[in-house]
Amino acid sequence: MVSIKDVASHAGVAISTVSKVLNNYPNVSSETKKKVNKAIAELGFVPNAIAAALSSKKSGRIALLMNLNTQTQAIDEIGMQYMAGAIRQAKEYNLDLVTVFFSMIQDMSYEEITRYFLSQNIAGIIICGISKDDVILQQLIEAEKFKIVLVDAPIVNATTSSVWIDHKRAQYDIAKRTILQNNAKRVLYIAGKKNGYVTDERLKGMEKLVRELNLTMLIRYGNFSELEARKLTFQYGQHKDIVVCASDLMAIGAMKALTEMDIFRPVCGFDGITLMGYVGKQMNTVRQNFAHISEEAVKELHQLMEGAAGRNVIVQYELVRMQYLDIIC
Amino acid sequence: MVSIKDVASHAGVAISTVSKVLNNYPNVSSETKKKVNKAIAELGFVPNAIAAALSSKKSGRIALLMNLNTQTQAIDEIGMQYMAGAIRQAKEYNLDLVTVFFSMIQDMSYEEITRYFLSQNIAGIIICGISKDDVILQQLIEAEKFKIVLVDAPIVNATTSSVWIDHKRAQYDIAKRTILQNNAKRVLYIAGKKNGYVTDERLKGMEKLVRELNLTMLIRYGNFSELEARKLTFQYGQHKDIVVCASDLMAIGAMKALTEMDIFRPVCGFDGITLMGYVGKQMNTVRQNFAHISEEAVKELHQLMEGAAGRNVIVQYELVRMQYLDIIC
DNA sequence: CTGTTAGCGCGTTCAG
DNA sequence: CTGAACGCGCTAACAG
Repeated sequence: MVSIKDVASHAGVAISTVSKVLNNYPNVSSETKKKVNKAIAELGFVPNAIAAALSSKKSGRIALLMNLNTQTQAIDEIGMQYMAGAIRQAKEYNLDLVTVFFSMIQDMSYEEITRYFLSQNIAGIIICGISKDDVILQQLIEAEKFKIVLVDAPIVNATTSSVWIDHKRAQYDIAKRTILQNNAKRVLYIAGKKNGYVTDERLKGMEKLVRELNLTMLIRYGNFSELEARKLTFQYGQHKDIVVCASDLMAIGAMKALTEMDIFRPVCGFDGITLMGYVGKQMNTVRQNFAHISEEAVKELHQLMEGAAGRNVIVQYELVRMQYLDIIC
Repeated sequence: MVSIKDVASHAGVAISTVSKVLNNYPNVSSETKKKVNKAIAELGFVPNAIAAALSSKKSGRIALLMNLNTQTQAIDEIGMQYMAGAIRQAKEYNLDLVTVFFSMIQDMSYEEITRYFLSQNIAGIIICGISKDDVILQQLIEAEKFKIVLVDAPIVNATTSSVWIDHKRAQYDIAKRTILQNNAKRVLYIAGKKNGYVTDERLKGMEKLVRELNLTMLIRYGNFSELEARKLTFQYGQHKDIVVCASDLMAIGAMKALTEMDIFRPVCGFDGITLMGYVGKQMNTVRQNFAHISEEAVKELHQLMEGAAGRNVIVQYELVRMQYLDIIC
């Protein structure tokens, strides 16, 4: 392995000089800079990021902590999009991104997790999919020892930012549009998971809408499961005018049930996943640009690591009508 | 940050002694060991893995290089499974796994890629989803500078192992079973992607079967796309007795086409993805345990890094009948 | 069995 | 503008 030392002797300069041109220090004559760059090119020198981190004491390593529901869904399109976006943006900032799954740390105590991240020289963490029940992670956030960006939870403190869309308004918007289009009065709302941040926000949006439009609403929790949404629709769909679901997957379940019951009810979903196409029908939904959200998360983490204080970052969403063609073409 | 030095002075021993108990060296009296461990606990000391790697010159860092087709599929169940398995096993071996996507390195030259891995102190790489057209990666493999495990390609050299199921036999088995069950003679085979390793192996299996059972076979490439398989089935399905597909996704496309054409033809797939359940019908398929495969890949990489030579590792598969219930329940 | 010494590859003063 | 010297946190000989 060719090191900075080799470059130095090959260029006939001191090690520190090489280091300076490497890190774009101002006070290096353009002539020696040229010499050094030539030597670097000739030797194919690769600066060792690890050693640099050790020496400079700042690592530029960040972790992407993901809660993939491979159990309930087998396929997590949302998670994939989050990852893709974060990776892209991390590369842009020259941050070394390590992907960590909840499953890897689920049996660890707070201390162990802290230790894990410290031992890995990780200073910043992006967390996707935290719920109110993840007490250990809550502890991690409250300790303020790491710079953290939460992608779907509204916690903010000195070292923690929150990045997400306005779920309350989005749920309000999409449901309102669908309800007005269909002149519906009696709503079946299939919410997500009890105690989920996202779930609660979306629920608030519905409650506001119900008050404003003077509707009636039956709320049931579908736990983001297609099957449960299907069952709930069988059970309650008959006597409602519309089924509003807190996720596309549940909307699919609801639509399947309605098809089997052979009745029509408008359905609206949330997320804008492509999988939806499989249902072969149309419905209104909120499209979140997950990749973009996680890009923003990395940007925000970068800010935090530069010393900025935690804050709320709100990302835009779109109301769309998804259809079969989305997946087939 | 509390370092090994603090522990040493706190315990009243030398730094090297602490290092020795940290790394389980044999010749340390149990008494000093106790002292040191006490100090470690009291100070909450976390050994810095990065520094250790620098010093010992072996990194324990491996990369998982993934080719996710988020463009064509939007959801890559297989990729997710690969990742989950690899991560689990890496943790077991105490290897630091970095996930890298093809998209991150697709514009890089061979030199740049090498530089990237070197700068990251990465010694071992697991590659999922390489094709014959990835010339840069081929170069990386041939250079034998890194220990590499390929998950779906049969390349083996001094520093490269290959881990996969026997695709030829698997394709042969599943097609044979389905054909005999249905007494079919004229086969439409929708293969994967031209020049794909997996595709070619599976094709060989079909060719063998055709010879043995004296069948006729029309081969078309569906590029692992549901839509293309659908089109091909529309075009050729009518005059065939069976549609054999090189992937479940394509099998779904084929089944949709058959449903729309309102004719029955047995279909068989490959992979055993759960998404299949969405189709609402039954079919034979080959179930690969992707998570297990990538676990084996990590094990094999570990062997390579310990000095073993590259070799072929064959993993088992299962012939199964997948059905609607798989996803609903 | 323990402590001393010399690096790993790099960044960073501080004289020159 | 340049280079010698020191240190980051740790491991690995080598003495004692």
